[in-house]
Amino acid sequence: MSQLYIYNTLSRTKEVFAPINPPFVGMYVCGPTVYNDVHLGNCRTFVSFDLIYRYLLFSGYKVRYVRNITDAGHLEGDRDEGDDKFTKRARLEQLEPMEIVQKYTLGFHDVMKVLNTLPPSIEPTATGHICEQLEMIKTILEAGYAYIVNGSVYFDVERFSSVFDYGALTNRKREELFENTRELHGQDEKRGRLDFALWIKAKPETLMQWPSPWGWGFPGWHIECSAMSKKYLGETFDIHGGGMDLQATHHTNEIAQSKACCKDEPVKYWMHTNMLTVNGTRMSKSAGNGFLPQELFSGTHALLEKAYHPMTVRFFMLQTHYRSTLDFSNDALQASEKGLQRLWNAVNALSKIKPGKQHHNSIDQLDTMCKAAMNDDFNSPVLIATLFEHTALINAAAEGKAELSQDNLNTLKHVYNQYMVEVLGLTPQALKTEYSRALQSAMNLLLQIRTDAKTQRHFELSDHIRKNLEAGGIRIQDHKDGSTWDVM
RNA sequence: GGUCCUGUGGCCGAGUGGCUAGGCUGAGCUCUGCAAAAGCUCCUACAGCGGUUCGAAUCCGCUCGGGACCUCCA
Repeated sequence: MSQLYIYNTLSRTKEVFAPINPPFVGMYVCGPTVYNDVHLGNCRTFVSFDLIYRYLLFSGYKVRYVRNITDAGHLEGDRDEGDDKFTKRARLEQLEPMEIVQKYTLGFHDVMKVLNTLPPSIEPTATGHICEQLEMIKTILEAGYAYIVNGSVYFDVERFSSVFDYGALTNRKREELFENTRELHGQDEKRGRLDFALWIKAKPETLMQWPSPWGWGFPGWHIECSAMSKKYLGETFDIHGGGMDLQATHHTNEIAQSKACCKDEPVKYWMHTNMLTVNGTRMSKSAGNGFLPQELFSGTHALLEKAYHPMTVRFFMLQTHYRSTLDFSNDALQASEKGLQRLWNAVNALSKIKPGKQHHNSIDQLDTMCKAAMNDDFNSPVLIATLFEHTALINAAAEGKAELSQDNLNTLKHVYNQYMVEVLGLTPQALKTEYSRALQSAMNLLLQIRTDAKTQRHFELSDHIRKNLEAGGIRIQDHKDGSTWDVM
């Protein structure tokens, strides 16, 4: 594919990507609610959109990537009453709500950084955009798609769906939607079963609240994304993304709010990333099967046999297409770790190969093939497979068992570097090449002693050195022209 | 109950109506003092049952299994 195709949830097909105002692209991704630690499932979504962001940049687009931080509101349960998540957590940890926000925002940023995701262009917070949300709610009220009850404002889904298609994103018919929702509780302030809160009246003890035309309160969960995407990307923009779990409720309601406010379809391409599962079941905090990234990097989780490098985790995620579920297991991580190592070995070997006479025409197509993979709805698994397909040849050439022309070598170096580093965002594990001078001189001495022992066929000594170093995490490998070492 | 997705070799995972993805694991060989690494070779699958087709794992139907959403969740 020479053009970029994106699977659009709205149409349920792959569509040619045509930005509204090229070369500019506006992309909004729903970020985390920072009331506790992000788990690996959350991370997967952001790694997926990082891949998408990187490839759009790589393709020459000028992308404004907006990813919000939800730091206010967000009630637990479906009743639009009770405490918000931040107030609850603040009570639990005996902190200010904004301390909770700060703590988990920093934690989120740390994890994003070690996973080598690029920071978004703008990372707006809900609390920083109360005014914009209030303005939007006012507009929706004026348009007649919302109503006020006791200081709270609710969106009138029934009224909205008499004019617009409310269930478009999930392909649901109006009747189905209204039939298949649960009963309203007797004392509920909402008129309709599907109605949702735009603004919620605060109780006196609510810790985070703001003044509004309807009294003190806080925003409903969905309105922040509508308000902030409109502010930074406009009333209509190119891409809106998030996890699939947000599709039915959050994104459906976002579309409703934006249309009620601005009439037009707010987003051209809706993109949804699939879930991370453990033993086939979705990872979620409530199910108690959530992994913290730190548990992976340190290897302290019960399901893991060892620690895994963040780049291994990233590679593991990218080996599955973003719209497929990804099942998490120790074996799968192990396979990714070895595979990634194999790719890096090939990349490193490239710099050592001397150009030969034989030219492989297949390598001329490598860049085209990599592009084709990514143009097909960001198919990173196929991209990775394409990269793997040449590792055997590269390794053979490095051992003098095959030849690669100068052109071949140039192409391979260029393509591997571009796609491994720029597109996939895999950083070479620098740890393995930068050692202290002290360690280097000690190792040089040891290797010299060992080489001498080998020359004199004192294999007990040479094997003793290798075996004991290995037990300490240093691996020695013998080659035709000497020995090398690295830290495992 | 409704909406929808999915079922690929020991494991993880792409994909197309006809030409064995790829990775990991396992076995054999080459190289090697031995290891390791690397190369080569082998193990060749598409849940089941029907149908459409010259031909289907790929399209359609049914059956069985798994999952998501419909309620806070990336």
